[in-house]
Amino acid sequence: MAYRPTERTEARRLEARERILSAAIDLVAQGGYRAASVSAVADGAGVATGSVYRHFPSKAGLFAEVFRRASQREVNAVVAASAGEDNAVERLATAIETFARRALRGRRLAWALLAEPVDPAVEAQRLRFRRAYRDAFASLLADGIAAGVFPEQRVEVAAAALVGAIGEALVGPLSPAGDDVDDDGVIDALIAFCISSVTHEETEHVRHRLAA
Amino acid sequence: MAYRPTERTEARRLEARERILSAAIDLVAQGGYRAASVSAVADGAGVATGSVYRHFPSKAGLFAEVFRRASQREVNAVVAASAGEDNAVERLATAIETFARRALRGRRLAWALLAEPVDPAVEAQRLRFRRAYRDAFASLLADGIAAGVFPEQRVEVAAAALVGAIGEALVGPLSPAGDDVDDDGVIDALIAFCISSVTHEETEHVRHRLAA
DNA sequence: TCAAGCTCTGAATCGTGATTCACTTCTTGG
DNA sequence: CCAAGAAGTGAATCACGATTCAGAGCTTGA
Repeated sequence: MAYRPTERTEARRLEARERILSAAIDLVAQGGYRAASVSAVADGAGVATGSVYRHFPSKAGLFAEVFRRASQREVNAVVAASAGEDNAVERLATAIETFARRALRGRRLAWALLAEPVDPAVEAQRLRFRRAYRDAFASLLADGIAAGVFPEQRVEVAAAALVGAIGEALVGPLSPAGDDVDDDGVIDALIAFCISSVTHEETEHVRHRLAA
Repeated sequence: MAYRPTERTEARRLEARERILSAAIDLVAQGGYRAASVSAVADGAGVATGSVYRHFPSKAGLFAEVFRRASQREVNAVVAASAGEDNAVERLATAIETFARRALRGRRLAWALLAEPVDPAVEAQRLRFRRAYRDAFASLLADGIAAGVFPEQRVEVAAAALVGAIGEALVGPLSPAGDDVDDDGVIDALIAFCISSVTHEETEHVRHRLAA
């Protein structure tokens, strides 16, 4: 035997892998998932089409990783921003604002992560993304309830609803070319909406309705 | 010349068209968009594959119509249910409940309408669907604000957020095989969440935040 | 430097499902 | 009943992009 993989070749391998991932993210951020064909990714990374398959088992596998990373980054940013010592309302507001501001910068990427049609395998990754957000919000809510700032409620449902509310409110301004929408105004309204949704004590009407 | 289309043949044409649409809806309601290939639709309608193209310009054209109809039906049901003379809160609650109950029956169809990956041309139809819901909610909110039941707020944003909140809260229980989730409980929590979100006056925290 | 064995290449292949079209079957007015 | 056309058929074609693979080019330890 004569050839044996070594540290240097391994480093080169990883570097190529990173270049491929990076090219894929760029393409998604720029033109969405549809624009990111395997050969376009290969071109962007400066490798041959076939080489992509030396690093990833399939296109779906590649983009699952792409989505995993991009999602992780988003969720981490939100969690980090809202981790301060402030009270629960403030933390929730910060989480929403961070979510929304990051999405409105990088709209195309946000749209890909939140709503663009993708392969089932990649879709699975998206569900994990939404779940990660849901868990983050659920945790904030639970803290707030424990602290007596929020009333008792179905934390799982409320968290899911928050994710949906934020996502949908953003995808509107997100999918068209953004017209000249007032980003700050949308964000403020969204924060007000979300804080209210989890803050309010039962009203007469709701109580009546739930009893029925 | 000898042959000339007549009333009878026209009727037959329309009937075939309806059978194709109906088969397509059934397939979507049963297995989602992915299960609805053109030949499966043709089989279901009892015609040849090629005949589908005698009635629709393309698969996308067919399914745009399918989605248009299905969406229309859903939105109509919600609008009709919430059209009563009750006050705005009750009307909103009814709208949400109708939306949710119909989605939870026919989960597969609801998922297709709300979230399943589809052709861009069909996706456009979906956006119209969401917009129709948004408009319906926006109208309810505007009425409520005029009546002094809801505080002033950005109706467009709130309406979008409501649609997103409901959709996301449902797609959770919707996409897995529904386990043994407590539908009524989810619906109640959802109603409470939504009513609160649009009912609440600005809190100290929100006011402070918006001023900043 | 060399043989062994790895990696890279990108054109050819493959799979999938929409779409077409030459042909058959039906309808109609005369 | 007939010829002119229209509608219906479904096997063949096409489009498209993911995936493969035979050969070229590198790396390595001896």
